[in-house]
Amino acid sequence: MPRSDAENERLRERQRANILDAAMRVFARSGPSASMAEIAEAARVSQGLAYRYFASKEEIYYALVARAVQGGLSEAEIAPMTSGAPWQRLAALLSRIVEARREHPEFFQLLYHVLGDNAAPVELRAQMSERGQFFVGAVRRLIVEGQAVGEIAQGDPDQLVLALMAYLDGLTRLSLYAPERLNAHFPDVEIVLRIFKPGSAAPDAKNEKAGE
Amino acid sequence: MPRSDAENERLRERQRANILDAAMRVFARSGPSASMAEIAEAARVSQGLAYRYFASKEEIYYALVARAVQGGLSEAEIAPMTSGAPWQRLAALLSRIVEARREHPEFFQLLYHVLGDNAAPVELRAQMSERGQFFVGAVRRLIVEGQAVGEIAQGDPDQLVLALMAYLDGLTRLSLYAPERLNAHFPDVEIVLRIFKPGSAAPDAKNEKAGE
Amino acid sequence: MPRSDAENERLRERQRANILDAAMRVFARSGPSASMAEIAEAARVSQGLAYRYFASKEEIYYALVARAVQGGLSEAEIAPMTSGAPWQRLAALLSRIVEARREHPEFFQLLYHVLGDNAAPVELRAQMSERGQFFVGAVRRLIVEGQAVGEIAQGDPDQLVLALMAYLDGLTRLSLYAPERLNAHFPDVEIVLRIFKPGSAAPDAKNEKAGE
Amino acid sequence: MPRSDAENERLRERQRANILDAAMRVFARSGPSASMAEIAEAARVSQGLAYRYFASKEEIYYALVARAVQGGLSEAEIAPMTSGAPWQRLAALLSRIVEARREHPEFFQLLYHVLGDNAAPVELRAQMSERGQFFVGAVRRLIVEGQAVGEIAQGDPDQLVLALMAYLDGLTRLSLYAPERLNAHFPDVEIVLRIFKPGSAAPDAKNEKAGE
DNA sequence: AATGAATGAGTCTTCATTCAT
DNA sequence: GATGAATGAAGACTCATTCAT
Repeated sequence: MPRSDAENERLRERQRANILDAAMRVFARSGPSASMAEIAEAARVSQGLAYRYFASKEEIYYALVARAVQGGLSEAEIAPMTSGAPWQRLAALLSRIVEARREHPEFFQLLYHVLGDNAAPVELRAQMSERGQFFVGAVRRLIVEGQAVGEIAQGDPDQLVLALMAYLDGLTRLSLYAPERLNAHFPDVEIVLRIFKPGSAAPDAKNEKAGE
Repeated sequence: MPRSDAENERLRERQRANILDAAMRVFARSGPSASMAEIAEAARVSQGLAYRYFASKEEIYYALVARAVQGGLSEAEIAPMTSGAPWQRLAALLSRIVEARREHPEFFQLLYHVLGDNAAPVELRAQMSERGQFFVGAVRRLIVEGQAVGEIAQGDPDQLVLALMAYLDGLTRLSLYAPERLNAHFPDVEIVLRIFKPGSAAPDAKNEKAGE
Repeated sequence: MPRSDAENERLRERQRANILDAAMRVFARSGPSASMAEIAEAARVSQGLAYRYFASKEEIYYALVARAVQGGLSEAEIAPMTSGAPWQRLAALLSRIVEARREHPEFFQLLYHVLGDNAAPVELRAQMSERGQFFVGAVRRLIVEGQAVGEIAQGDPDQLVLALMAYLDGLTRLSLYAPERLNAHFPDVEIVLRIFKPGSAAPDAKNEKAGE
Repeated sequence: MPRSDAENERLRERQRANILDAAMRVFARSGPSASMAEIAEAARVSQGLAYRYFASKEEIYYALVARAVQGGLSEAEIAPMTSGAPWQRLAALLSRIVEARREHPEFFQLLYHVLGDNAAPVELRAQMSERGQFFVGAVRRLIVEGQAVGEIAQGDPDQLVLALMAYLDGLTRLSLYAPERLNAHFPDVEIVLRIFKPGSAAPDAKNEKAGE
């Protein structure tokens, strides 16, 4: 008597997830050059079995990325963006984003790696690019809007966007490589928000030449 | 007529540098998994010869890192820190640092990779750690000093240090993976400096609770 | 209510035949390196089930060969050999054989493969060899008989036998690899019969030395 | 002091040939599924080295085939076809061909295998097809010519060509799988030539129905 | 009887490293 | 000092076979 189809389906789904989870851990630890043996061992599964679920190591990797891309993160990020004054919406948005980065740095590391990988499937890159552009566009619009009403510092909005991205990216890396240290003194969102803050050009009169 | 010893020594030194330079380029392009064949070809040298200069691929890798660590960058970074008001010294320092990151992102990527590599030689890690601590300590002292005289925002100085590190780290990555985009709108140093700026808690009266 | 034993037996027999038939098709298409997965799929059966009928892939293979060896073909071949003048009996025999090769080239390919496979079970090889020897012996006797009465060309009868075997073997291969082409101009049995035909040494007086 | 370029070149050429020769032996013995380990061992070389000479097992296989296709065989076959009466030219041609098959059956086996392999490189298949067509065309023209002057049996010339091909093909197989037996009684060329011989429809009056 | 998930040994291939010249 | 042929230890992947249900 074979297992019922439903049960089989459940089993398969569970194994697939199990393997993906294990791979996530392993990739986060050893980078994308991690061996299948490592992944299979982490999933407590034979190497052969892994290949019944994924055609290749690459496929596992990209499945992981796809999962990260489609994860609910972005949805959550976008929700707070619909109402309120620009500054407040920006503050709320950043708060969410920073939290997401803090909690799932592996996701973002994955994404970053794919961005630098010319061999990644076009489809995936397109999807990531779309998500990225969407996010960047939204932040940029908020900035422009805020600048119009004087809530956000003047100047090239793209510089602000890039500065923000650099900061978030850096947080991701610190989360991965020095988590204890970072968590002991995790920078308040208020700190990164200052990047956008308009106001007296310098803390006091002596600083006209700051930044040179 | 054998070459003089001195001349031989010079030749050796030149080849060594040649191989390291080639390796730098290759690692920057293909990551640390680049093959010896690639490196040897980039150095226009046989694979066998590379092994007369370096005992292993790892050794080349770590030699590069050591070069980056000992390179003049850090010296230059520290120089401006000796005189003037804290804010101005901070501004000058960041200006230098950002410039260094912009110009040689590969160096920093190398360093970051070693930090995440548990197999790296202890002495190398110690050296890097020392440098890092030195730098962090200097910035931290500047911050504390600035806070004392009200030129720098109050709050946990370690959070500020980490925020700065995250930002710099992120710049490095953007320099490597999206250089055109970054250079088209390279964020002014003034922007990151805002992180340290004290002042009205928010752009306007409504925002005392920004970040929630 | 279990099925009756007899019915069970019939079912088993049917499945066994089903699997063998599928394997035959698959082997004919993909050669002996065809995978169990392919065979099971062709039989519309799970891989596991196949192993309840056959202990291994090899066993399936050899079962097929055994079936081919014991199949009615040889019986049919031999039947016409019992009466009539040697030439006519030879003609009738070849007619049958050629027909059999044309219709079931896969059988013969199977046999040929086993002949070249040193790992084949001894008993199987013995059985095949016996059949082969029997056939060869019968043809040879016919030839000798025919030579005695002048109906068949003089000369080493073994050469004739080998020539015939080569021809039949070649037909098998053509049937498998270029069936359309072969069937469009299938060589009449009369043509191969000429091999045995005695007579003027050459088409005309000038050709006594043909073949040099 | 490195080896001279010329010496290196010679060494490489020798190894390449060595590996091909070993592969030829192994493929002839074990078929195209022979392992690289087997080939490397036969060449007394590490597996890794084989890959410095050939990018893959397939490439070795096809290099072997290409060598067989381009081998001087066909040239030699064609030479005798230029002068003399059709029958004599046919006889001379067949003599050559049979000899070639007898001496290098592995070549032909290789060719046959590629013909049945849909994955073979187009280029190679085209080349083989061309050679084959050329040969077939030449024989066919000889037959037609011979039929016109009554030196060759009437009837569909394509049937004769196919009969000849089957015979040659069969000889190849016998050479490979039962060489001692075949060589002990190798069929004289004169025997296969009879296929083409015109003449009394049958050895004697009783055979009008032969071949039905 | 039947299924399909799971295993593990074997195969091809790559690449850091060594060696003869 | 320099070369490039050669090695061998992994690593990705396949597939016959077994096992729980």
